[in-house]
Amino acid sequence: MAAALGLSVATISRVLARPEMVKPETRKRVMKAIETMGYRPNFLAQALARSETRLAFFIVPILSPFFLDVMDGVEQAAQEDGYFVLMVNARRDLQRIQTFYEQVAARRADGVLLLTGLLPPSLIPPKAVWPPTIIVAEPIDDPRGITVAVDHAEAAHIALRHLCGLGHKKIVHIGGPLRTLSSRERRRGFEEALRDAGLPFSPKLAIEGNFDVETGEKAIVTFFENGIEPTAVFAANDEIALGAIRGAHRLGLRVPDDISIVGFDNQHFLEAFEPGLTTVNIPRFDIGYQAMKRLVRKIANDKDVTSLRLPTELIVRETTALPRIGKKTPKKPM
Amino acid sequence: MAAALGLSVATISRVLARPEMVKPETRKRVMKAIETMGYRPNFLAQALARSETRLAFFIVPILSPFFLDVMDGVEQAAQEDGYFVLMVNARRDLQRIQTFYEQVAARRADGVLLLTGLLPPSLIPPKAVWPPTIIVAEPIDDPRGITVAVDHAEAAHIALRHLCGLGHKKIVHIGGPLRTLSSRERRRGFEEALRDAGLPFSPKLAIEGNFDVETGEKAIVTFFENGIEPTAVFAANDEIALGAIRGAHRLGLRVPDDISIVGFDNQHFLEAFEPGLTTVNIPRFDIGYQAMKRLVRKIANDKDVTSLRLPTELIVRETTALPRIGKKTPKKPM
DNA sequence: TTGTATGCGTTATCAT
DNA sequence: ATGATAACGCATACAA
Repeated sequence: MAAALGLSVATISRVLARPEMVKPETRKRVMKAIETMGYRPNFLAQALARSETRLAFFIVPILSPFFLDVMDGVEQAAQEDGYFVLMVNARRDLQRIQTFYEQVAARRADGVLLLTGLLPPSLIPPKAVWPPTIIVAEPIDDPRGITVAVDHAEAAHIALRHLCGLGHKKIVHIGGPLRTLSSRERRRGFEEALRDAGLPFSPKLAIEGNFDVETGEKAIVTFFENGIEPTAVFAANDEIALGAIRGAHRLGLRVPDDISIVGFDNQHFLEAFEPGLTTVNIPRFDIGYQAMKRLVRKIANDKDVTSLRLPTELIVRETTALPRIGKKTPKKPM
Repeated sequence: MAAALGLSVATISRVLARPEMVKPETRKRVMKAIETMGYRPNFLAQALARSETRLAFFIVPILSPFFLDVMDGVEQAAQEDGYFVLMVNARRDLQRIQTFYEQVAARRADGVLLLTGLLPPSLIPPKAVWPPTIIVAEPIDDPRGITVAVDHAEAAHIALRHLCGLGHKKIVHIGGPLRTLSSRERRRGFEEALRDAGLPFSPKLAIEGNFDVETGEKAIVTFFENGIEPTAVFAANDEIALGAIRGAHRLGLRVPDDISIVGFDNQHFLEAFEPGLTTVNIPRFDIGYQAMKRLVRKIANDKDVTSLRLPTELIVRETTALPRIGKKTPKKPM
């Protein structure tokens, strides 16, 4: 402790916290001592005394590049406000989410960014007390949840308007797991958009799957087996879309000549992919940035933190085109 | 404070830390009280008293999916030993690495996993004191650095043996930035392997670039412009390899019929890619897991923590084949 | 087996 | 403008 230069600990604490309260002369003296002795205030003691950790949890369901982009924005905002953010992996396990919240209750962190689409059991009761929390990207069906995300249904509309505008009449949807609200929203947007365009909807036009390549590849084959011969596909994310392209190739269909495909997310790895995938961009960085900014305000007990919807945008590349005039009979899959 | 049930704080502290020291009867009483009152020990006070944070920094140069896989293993090991790991983004900025180390000095974390390939200035002097540190994946040229990584030169040998075994004689290398030790090592392995195979080496056979698609695409064109007509390419990572494939296509070359290409890393997004890329697998999860295990021991002051080299493995897919017999004249690039 | 007392390194509240 | 001192909430050595 640097108080060994004739001053009290209070003084040296002051030069660090409120330098203007201390005489310039002694201030300089202390500063120099700090420099030469290589003194650093012990963060733990600081945190205990102030009762704040300046740390937030960012709870994600799995480790994926998508969340990494969100994290980028989160980190940017965190840095601006002197926070660190601990990205923790819930491994799709509700129990683990619960555990992370218990850590927050134990004052390990000041707040949480929740991107799991699920609430831990302890937060569900109507009178449950929530630690400072912002719902991120993946909305949750609870009015208490301040949310920063995009409008998934509207995003689906955007994709469908593009397809309808090109003249497609037989459009199908390959979706993600319907237990997530965002998947349901995208699907709802798909249905609405079809009706808006005066196109008939049938449950057979939408398949539920997982957010992976395999889902897309299988789904496209299934559609044709079921006698549905789409000229366009709206996939619930980019991986599914890539799988759909592969499936189409296996059926001997060319993209976009025989079938148009639009994805969702606009992930980075698409840059390496040919043909360039038409997709809906999600402003991941902004979502993360805005969410963290809001969390900081919430931690500071700001009462009027509100939800935010960020805009999506269609990125037209090479996998969408006018529908074929004639009919194309697909090969049997290999 | 739960001591309001006739006991002292010391006792309740004991039932949590060393339950065997307390009479089973009172132990149960305390446990129940903890349960009903929803008591949780304040982490900050605990940390201050014990002088440990149970937190480690994982410093990465950028946020990338590759590091995310390493993080997965890190997290697994961390969880097993009751640690949290804060992945922090150095943004390729040495100053930021330095700042993170200062946070460790301020007792914000117990140790660091360093994956930047660079040491902060404060650790460079020969008599500098290092906080518990493990060098991860990206080796550093300092004898004090305990390292968990693969042998990049050997990995290059593995790739080259495959190519030579197929009968290729004109093999080139598209590398990453030579300021990183791992890039230099891969390139060294490339040269050595050529010589081992009795093939002539010339500096023109290796191009330095960045770890991106564009580098690969441009490089392949450059080789042909320079009159070098490779039948096989060893790329320093998967993105470069994908770029090389694209470049080859632009030149009217088919992969692997006209030119073979092998990548490096075996990243996940390759699953969505056709043709399947032949590449060298890096055990990312294991690297992270082993590194974190070692860091925990280091934090516990274990003196005989040693470096570790993990094995790489060639993943043969569809982008490598026997060289063409006849000669193929490339088109002018578009 | 349990209680008492001190330390951990700050911040913050009184005094002076 | 600065010092003394009580929190902060737990761990632990020492007593009882």
